[in-house]
Amino acid sequence: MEGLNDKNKDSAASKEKDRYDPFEKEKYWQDFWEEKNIYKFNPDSLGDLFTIDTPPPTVSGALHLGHIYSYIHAEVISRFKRMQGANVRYPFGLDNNGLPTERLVEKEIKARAQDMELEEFVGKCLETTEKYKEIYENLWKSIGLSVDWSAAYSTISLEVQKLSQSVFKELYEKGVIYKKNAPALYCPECQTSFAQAEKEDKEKEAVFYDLIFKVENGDDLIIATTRPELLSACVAVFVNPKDGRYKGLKGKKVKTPLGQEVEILADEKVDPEKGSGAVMCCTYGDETDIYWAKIYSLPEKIILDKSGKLQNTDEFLGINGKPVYEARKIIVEKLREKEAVKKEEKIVHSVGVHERCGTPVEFLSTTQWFIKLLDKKEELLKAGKQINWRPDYMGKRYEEWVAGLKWDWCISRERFYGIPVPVFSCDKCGEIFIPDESEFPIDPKKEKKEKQCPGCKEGKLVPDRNILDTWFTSSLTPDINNLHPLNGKLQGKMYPMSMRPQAHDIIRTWAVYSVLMGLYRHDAAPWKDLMISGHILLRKGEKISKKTGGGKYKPEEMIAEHSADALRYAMCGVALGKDAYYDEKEVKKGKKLATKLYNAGKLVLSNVQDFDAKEKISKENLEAADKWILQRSFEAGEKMAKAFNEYEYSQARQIFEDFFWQEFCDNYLEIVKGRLSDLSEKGLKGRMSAQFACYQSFLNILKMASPFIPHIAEEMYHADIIKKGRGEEEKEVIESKKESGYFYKNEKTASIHISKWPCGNKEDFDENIIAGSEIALFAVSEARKFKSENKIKLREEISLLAIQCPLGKQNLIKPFLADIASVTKAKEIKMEDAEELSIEVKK
RNA sequence: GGGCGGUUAGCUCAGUUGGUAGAGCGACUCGUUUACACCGAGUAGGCCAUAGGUUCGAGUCCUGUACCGCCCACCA
Repeated sequence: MEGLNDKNKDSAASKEKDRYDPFEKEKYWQDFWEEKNIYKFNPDSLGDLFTIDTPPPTVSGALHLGHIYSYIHAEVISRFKRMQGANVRYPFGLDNNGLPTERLVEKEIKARAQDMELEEFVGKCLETTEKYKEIYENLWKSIGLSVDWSAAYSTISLEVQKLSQSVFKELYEKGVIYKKNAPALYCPECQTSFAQAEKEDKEKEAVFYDLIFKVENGDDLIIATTRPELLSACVAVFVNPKDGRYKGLKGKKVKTPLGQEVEILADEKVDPEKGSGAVMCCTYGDETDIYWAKIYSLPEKIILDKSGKLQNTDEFLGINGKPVYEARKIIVEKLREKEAVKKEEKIVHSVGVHERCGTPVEFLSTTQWFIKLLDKKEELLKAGKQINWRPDYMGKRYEEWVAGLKWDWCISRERFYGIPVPVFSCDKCGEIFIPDESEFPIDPKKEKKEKQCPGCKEGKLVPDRNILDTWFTSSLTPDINNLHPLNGKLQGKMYPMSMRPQAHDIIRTWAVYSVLMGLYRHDAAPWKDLMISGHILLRKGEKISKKTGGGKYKPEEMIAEHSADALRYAMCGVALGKDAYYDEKEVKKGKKLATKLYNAGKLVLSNVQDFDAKEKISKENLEAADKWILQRSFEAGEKMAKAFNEYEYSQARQIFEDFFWQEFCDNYLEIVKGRLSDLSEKGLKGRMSAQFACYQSFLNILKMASPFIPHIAEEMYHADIIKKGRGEEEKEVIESKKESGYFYKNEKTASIHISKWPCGNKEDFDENIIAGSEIALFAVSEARKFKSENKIKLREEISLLAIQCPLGKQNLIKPFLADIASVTKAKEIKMEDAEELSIEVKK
């Protein structure tokens, strides 16, 4: 037994396999596409514009499979549109500034921005983003994105900075951007304010402390809190007006355990069920505190500084200068000593955190720049309805978010590396001064010359030291694309864009802000279609993020192991918008498909060498089976086109796979093999018919495969069969080269990726052929089943195949009989009248 | 608490406008001297989560329920 295995292994190894090697060829074709400018946007070319608002990946860490997943979805669409004759503009961008980039740089250089000179830090940022630019580009090229790299942009480029600052000025002058001192979401870790959209929730353990407050009449009033360190900032105590327990307390004074006296107020927002039903209001523990402070004109007692440390509290507490968590421990100790803690209960509750770093949110009163968002809710909702959301239910997420907005968009960040807020203000009269556009991009804090206030002529202009939220700039990508200098005569005329691809997690940020910018600047939504992708998950509920880097599944490694085509194919297996679990088996399936395409191509090519593809075989001279496969190939192309136009790439993939693998390979090629190898005079006509059909339908297959697996499709398009070896050793192998290959020579299009999508002629469509083919395939399948059940080898002959068929259908099947006999190896094939279709096989 | 998805073969998922349940992987049985063993032929395996309703007919449409996931709200 062992000996036999060894023998098999040996013979397999000795057989030199003619196999497709993607690792060698993918790079080869990527270089070819670049050399030939296959994907370059030409503003002068005809064809409907199809412009893609590619997401510029944020430089914040390594790209992971999640990126590959959603980018491939748009990529596949772009290839399809190009082949449909659209003038596709598929650019690339890089979002390489702002907080996310800073955090990456801080991590890489193991130092914090605030601990070094600004110049030095910005230098490090530029260095790092340059490095990542190359890493990102290489990855995108290695997966075969068909983008026009010449239309690339970077959000830190001078042009984009200039645009951002111009937009800032424009919107300020429109009265849409304003400056305000108000409590805002603040991250003590990043030391900046941030927007509602960047807040997320996290479950955290906490202790619920019941503290004893003393009412002026001497009664105890229990206040439950998770934040005793804010006690010094307590400005009021609230109870619910309907709460019977606290009737009559309203308006009375109460003393905190630290001794300050505050008033007891009543408000509906207090939940009587929660804690003791009485709550302290501090500066500022949460959003309700801000609300109450405003409604009841409560004083501000600011005890948190910008680094999240306490200040201005009573000296005896000893918490000044301590971070929140430390201060909490200390103060709890003190309160226990005073016997002011009645109960402590461990709980788990959700806390708002900054999504960039996971630090619990604070609310700090600072002066910030805002864009009016709340005023625009109605219009945002209206614009949302005008966009084609794919899948459509994603539009609901947008609506939900917009409807739930509570803050205007805070666009200033007290950070270092980004686009500066282009503003000076007078230190005397406070007037705001924005330089002329011709001075953009400008960094106010770097301006050496001291300027006098043009307003009061007394004060001097002080630079605004903030930078803009990175979303401010990235929400302008439709404009950045539209205004690109390489757009030629279309520059400035490409708004709105055709399509924005993005993942669902940034609907509330990127999509919402982009629509807002569109409304303010163009009075229109920035695109016709929004294509929303899901996420790749590793296990149930586990997202791959840049933080974890995708764990062991790094895209570079996946490509190196399985090939770009294989990974691309796998990424197109799950419906648009759905989250998918990463499954290596799917990738292997992609690789197998490429191999299958290669092998089928080899069969086709080796049988059409003597066939002149310019020769059009007229319909009358085509065999039924050949008509069948041709029709079906065009039909598959049409069905795929329909799916692609709805951005349903996974449906398109399924249609392709079924047609190619089952119909073309397993059925058609097996059926037609006999005719292809019949070199006799008699078989000439049937052979030519088969050659014509093989050529056409396989060309269609290559085209249909090309959006998903562009490398192998190009490979086969440029392939020829050559003979290798001599005498008995001689065999046919595939060789492919740029500007060579059987299909290339006949079709005369430089690349399969700019060839025309298969589109059949309606008049050529013959329903009888399809009906006949169904019966034929049934007969073949029955014969195969018979052989399998009777343990007869497939290539062995059978004596009889009888097709029992209703009279009316016999004419449909007749033209297929010879081919059926050939594939089933039936010595005799006959037709019998019957009520119902059935097949009888004899050994 | 609200919104949105999902629940189909052992696993991962397709199922277009209602008309006899599909694929891949896995299992099992067969089959390699010429496209492919990274393959082919075949077999087994499903009350389509659940309860109702509409219909001649429901995996598909409607309503309720359960469970899973995502997003939002809650954060004293």
